Amino acid sequence: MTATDSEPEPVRQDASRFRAVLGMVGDKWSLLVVCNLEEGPRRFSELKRSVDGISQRMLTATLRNLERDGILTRTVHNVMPPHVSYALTPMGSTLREATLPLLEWSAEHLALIDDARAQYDTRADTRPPSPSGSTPDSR
Amino acid sequence: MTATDSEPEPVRQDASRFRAVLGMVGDKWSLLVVCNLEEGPRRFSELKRSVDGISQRMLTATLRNLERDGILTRTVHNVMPPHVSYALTPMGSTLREATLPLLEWSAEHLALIDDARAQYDTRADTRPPSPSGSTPDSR
DNA sequence: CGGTATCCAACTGGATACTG
DNA sequence: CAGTATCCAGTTGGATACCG
Repeated sequence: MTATDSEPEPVRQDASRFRAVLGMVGDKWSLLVVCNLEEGPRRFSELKRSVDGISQRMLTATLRNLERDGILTRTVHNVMPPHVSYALTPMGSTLREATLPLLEWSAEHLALIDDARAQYDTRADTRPPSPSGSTPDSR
Repeated sequence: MTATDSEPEPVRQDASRFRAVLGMVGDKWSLLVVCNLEEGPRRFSELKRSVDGISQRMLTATLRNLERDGILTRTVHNVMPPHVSYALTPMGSTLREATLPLLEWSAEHLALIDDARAQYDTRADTRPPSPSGSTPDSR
């Protein structure tokens, strides 16, 4: 109790956790890789094939980050040709389980979101025209 | 059943859902805004103060996207001075609930992850030196 | 008060070529 | 096979100034 906590709300606490979790799995590929390791260890090229669309560069970077965070392990087998396998740690497994509710939510609401977007865009189309430049930046 | 599904695994299905959910809440601010609306409707400037660190530009953009996706509603009160309030929709509330397990996971494992990173970085420091360029890119 | 417009620095991620 | 190196396009997001 340092007497300076003017905001005892839990939202404050959430902020740093959201940063942490988004910094770890908020990127384009991490969760996909984690899911592909769920059934057991896999090799680099297996992952590259099954994640589909990922480049070597991104797969390597994603695996390194997840390894650094203790989500998975990297095992090098010194044979010819080279053989490297990746496997989830116990922590990695619990992470994946923690993402399941969000995944279920997504499955349930994807259609509703599409709907909401279509309605929003339709309403936006009926807005009064701008003086000169129409599309505002479009970024 | 187009007979061409060579991969009946559910991972395939997850991919598009992860994209969808990350496209919606995987950015820097969305989840923070959603959390701040949990206790009830709030005004633009209240949100700007309580999210702390967010710029007008990003708060506006974040709110627009969440509104478009049906996560929250925007209500304009035509008084002087202007008054706009934002509130979670039922869908927004369920979204927030779906993120709770991930938040709890984060709270439980933050220290472990820091630990894993420190160990990884220590091991990386003991690696044999590269021929010329040491830090690989570091962009 | 609640935005919009503009500019710009930093980061993400894809394509390609090369290495042990 | 499993990376690493380089280059480059596209996007994110902050600072600032201005508007209804």
